[in-house]
Order: sequence, then C-alpha cells, then structure tokens
Amino acid sequence: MLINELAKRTGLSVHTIRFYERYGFVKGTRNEAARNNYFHYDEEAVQRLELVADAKSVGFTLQEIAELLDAWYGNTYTKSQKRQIMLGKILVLDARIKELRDMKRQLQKCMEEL
Amino acid sequence: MLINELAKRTGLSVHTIRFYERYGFVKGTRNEAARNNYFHYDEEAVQRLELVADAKSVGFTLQEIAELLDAWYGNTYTKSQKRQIMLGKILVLDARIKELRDMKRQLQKCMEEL
DNA sequence: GTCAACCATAGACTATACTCTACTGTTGAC
DNA sequence: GTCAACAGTAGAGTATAGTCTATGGTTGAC
Repeated sequence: MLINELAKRTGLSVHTIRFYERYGFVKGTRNEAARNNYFHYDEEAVQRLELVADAKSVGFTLQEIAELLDAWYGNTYTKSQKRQIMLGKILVLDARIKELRDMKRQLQKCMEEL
Repeated sequence: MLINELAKRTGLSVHTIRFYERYGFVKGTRNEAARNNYFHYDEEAVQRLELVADAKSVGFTLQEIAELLDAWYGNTYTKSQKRQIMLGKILVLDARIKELRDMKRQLQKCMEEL
C-alpha cells in the first residue's frame, strides 16, 4: 500500500507517518521497475504504527519507542537483550500504574471530604 | 517561607516554581511593612505544588492541573461542579490504567513468544 | 561596608512531538 | 491532454513544558 492508505489504516496523518519515518518507525520499499519513487508499505508497517500509537498513549517517548520497536521486530539485540528491554518497560508500566492508582485514591478522598 | 525554601521543600527548581506561578499554581503574599518585594509562601503552597507534581506524573497537562487545583482548593466552582471535575479526572485515570495494563499484557505476550 | 547568597522581572533558549507550507513530480479518470 | 488527487523532499512553524540569562535590588554574616 502507499502512504495514504497506511495513514487511513492507522489513523495517523501522512505528515505524522513521514515524521515517524525519520525515527525509523516504518520504512517503505521502492519499486525499481516503476519510474516513480513512491514507497510501498506492508502489513508489518501497520502493526508497527499501531504499536507506536499504543506505546505513545502509555507515555513512552519516541526514543523509547524506537528501542521497543527494535526489541520487538528488529535484530540488533539478542533474545536475552530483548527480554531485558521488555522487562524494563514492564517495570516502568508497573510504576506508572501505581502512580495512577495513588492519584485516583487521592481524588476519591478529596471528593468524599467535599 | 521564601521561594528558595519552597523549592527545597517541593524538590522543584526556583525557575519551575516561577513558571508555575504564571499558571496560578501558587502565589505568594507580600509583606507591606517590608521595603523589599519578596513573596512569602505558606504550607498550602507546598501542598499545591506536591499535587502538581503528582498530577503531572500521571500525565495531566498544566491546563488540566490548573482546573484540578481550582476544584481542590479554589472557590470558583460549586461543590457539585467540583465533584464533577474530580469524577471526570478519575474516569480519565481509569482509562489510562486500562491502557497501561493492555500494554503490559502485550509486552508479556511478546516476551513469552521470543 | 562589602561580598556571597538571595530576591524580582523580563525575555531568550531548549527539547519533544508534531503540523504545515512550498515546491515539484506522477497517476489516472474524463 | 488536462486536472484533481496523490507522491516526494526540504524546511518553517506551533504547542507544551520547562530552563537559563541578564539585570538590578536586598539581606545578613564578617
């Protein structure tokens, strides 16, 4: 698919996808035979961008997401390193969940005392 | 206390506190008798800034924090409006907790499949 | 009385994450 | 063959949340 379809599939804007391309979140392939220089994207591109969206919504920075994508799909890390990275992210999430729960408790207490 | 002590008590920098002052997160009082124009802060200022830090760590924007502080300490809203605001924030937190748990589950699944 | 440490205001600078504009080339329906 | 819709690159602009610099006045220990 071309970038426009990828945008529709992921709900991201074409601009944002191009921006993410600079981070290496997705990269299309060019058809040598064609005389245009359009990039083509596959299903993995959709999945990668969905992961980006999910990771962003839980507060990971684009830097962290780059690392996560590499651990998830890439081959720069060994299996053991990948597990380490994933585990690290899980611990961050646990800490964040705790903060959210604490804040919720504070809000509930404040409401009761009103 | 003066701003320097407030910074030490809250762990925020003096710069950040001054920046937050523009948002109305804290405001000091001036001593008319004194010939300086130093601002003095009370214990509520410490509490307010601690709430700001907590709210920030769970992902609220400064705009949202301004509203929360008003609902918490201010008198621009009625009790019923305050409860509405608090409840709104709690629902946001619930949604965010769910996202975090989903992401955690995804990461765990990915780790197992490695 | 002087010097470091503090106070205030105003405004410039930075990082992150987009978002948009300008410009140019390609494709496909009519 | 032309025109809207889409493709690409480069770079400017925006929003949020700080962070720092410049400048000048104040305080208190010595």
